Amino acid sequence: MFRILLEIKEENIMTDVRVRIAPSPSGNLHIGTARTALFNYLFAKKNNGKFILRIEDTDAERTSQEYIDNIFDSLKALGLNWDEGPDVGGEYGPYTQSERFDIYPVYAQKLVDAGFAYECFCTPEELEAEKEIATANKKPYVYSKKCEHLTDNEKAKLRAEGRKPAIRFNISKAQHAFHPTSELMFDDMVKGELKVNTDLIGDFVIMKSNGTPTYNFAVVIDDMLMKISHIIRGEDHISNTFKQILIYEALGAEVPRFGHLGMILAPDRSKLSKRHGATAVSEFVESGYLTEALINFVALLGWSPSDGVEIKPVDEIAADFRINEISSSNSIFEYDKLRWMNSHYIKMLPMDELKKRLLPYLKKYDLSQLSEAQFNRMIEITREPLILLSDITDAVSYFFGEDVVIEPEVQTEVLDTETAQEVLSEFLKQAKNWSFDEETLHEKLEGFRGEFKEKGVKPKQTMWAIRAAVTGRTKGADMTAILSILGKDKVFKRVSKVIKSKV
RNA sequence: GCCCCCAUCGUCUAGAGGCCUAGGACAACACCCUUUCACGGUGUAGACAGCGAUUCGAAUUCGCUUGGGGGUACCA
Repeated sequence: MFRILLEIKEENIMTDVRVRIAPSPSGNLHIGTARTALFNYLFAKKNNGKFILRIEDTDAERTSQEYIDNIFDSLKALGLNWDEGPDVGGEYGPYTQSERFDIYPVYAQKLVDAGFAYECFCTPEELEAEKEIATANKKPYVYSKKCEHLTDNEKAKLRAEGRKPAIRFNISKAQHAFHPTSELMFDDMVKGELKVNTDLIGDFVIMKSNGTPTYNFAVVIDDMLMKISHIIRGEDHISNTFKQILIYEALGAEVPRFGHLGMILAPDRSKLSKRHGATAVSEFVESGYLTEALINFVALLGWSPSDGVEIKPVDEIAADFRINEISSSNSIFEYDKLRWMNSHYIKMLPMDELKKRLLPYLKKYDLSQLSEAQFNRMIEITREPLILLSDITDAVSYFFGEDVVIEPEVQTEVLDTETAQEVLSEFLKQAKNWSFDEETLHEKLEGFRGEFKEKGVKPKQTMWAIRAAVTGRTKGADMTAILSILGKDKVFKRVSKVIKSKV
């Protein structure tokens, strides 16, 4: 009953849904950002809303075009297409913060005029001193509001000294204007009611002394102007949310709904970083992960399908998606399950598509050595154990070149044995007259194994000897197919080479 | 230090007071299939962090403790 009421309530709010992903281009698109983007995308799809991309490049020092391109490409590769953004435009552009720098001071001034913000001339040293006192007294650091009531004369004097003011938001002013007590609360879509005592939030800077906006101010202005209705982001933003709500209110704007996702952690419960492996979407792709697998896997971090079927495409996930059912705790990024999922997606790829995607990992080989039929067959018999697309490189190495690299253990444990030597000599003798098509080979080898079995050699060992001589390994794809693809010449050459002449 | 969030097998999760002897997936292990590896199939093992409270009844509600994460910037 309660549940039904909740859903109805939710439906009502779902008019004109506009969500956004706002990455800052200080690195390649992180897998965590990709997940946040996905959840926004799913929410938009589920509610017939718009998904917007905004680039937050306020910090010019850390921004680069390369990263911007990477973000675009990664998002596209994942299929997270945006309805409005820097490249496609839209009604509420521009969608790059650095192109919006003239907007922010206007709103900052509005806040100053309304008494919700004030100029602050404090130097970094003064601020630092305040902080030290606070920590020494084990008190939370809250800005002293020293500059709140500066007179025009005092300000003029400070300006004359060459000081440039920052603009601070007046927390208590806003709090008291819109709320009865200093407790500020909002209803988070994934975590429920979240609250804070605003007395503990200092008056924070909204415009830096160099005239650029701080993050907390720029997001609010942009989200407000872009009519963002729901903000879904990582829980590292929870404390920002309170500040942002107050800005919305001071501006007389409608406060959007917020939803905060748990973070993605590395297996050691620390932040996921390069030392744990790939972290950027593009890195995963380069190392052989399929974007379909990546997106599916990441969807399962915090969300679970109602029918229990974990592997499904994004549009099906979108249809089943409910933001209030997302887990509110952090989740650990377990590469094992991603790998399993990736192998599953590789298995599901149609042959043509698979060949296309495998090509980049076959560059080191001279593919002209093989006919198209041989190439297809090679892929067919080697695709099964692939976990990453890149695994193909090693999986097919013995199909190329005259000789083959024999692993040391294979040499000593298999090829050097008397049995193997016998098998191989006999193989050369008999196979001389065989036709090397798969059907014949299959039949002949069966008989061949049979003969040795009578002599007490297990079929396994018989095949091992041949496999070791031809591929240099003890494991691998179907032997008849391998022999057939390589052809009699190469096979004989390789086998002869490992037979120890016992003249 | 202070503030906030979180807590079910190793991991991702199902679980909305009796449907729970806690279900599924990955990983692990065993067996089957098999010319190897793998795939596939069948099984096994494995969790409600602890303590109190509420209740006839708690994984589920409340409190404390512990553990983990986040925030505490003129970074985003």
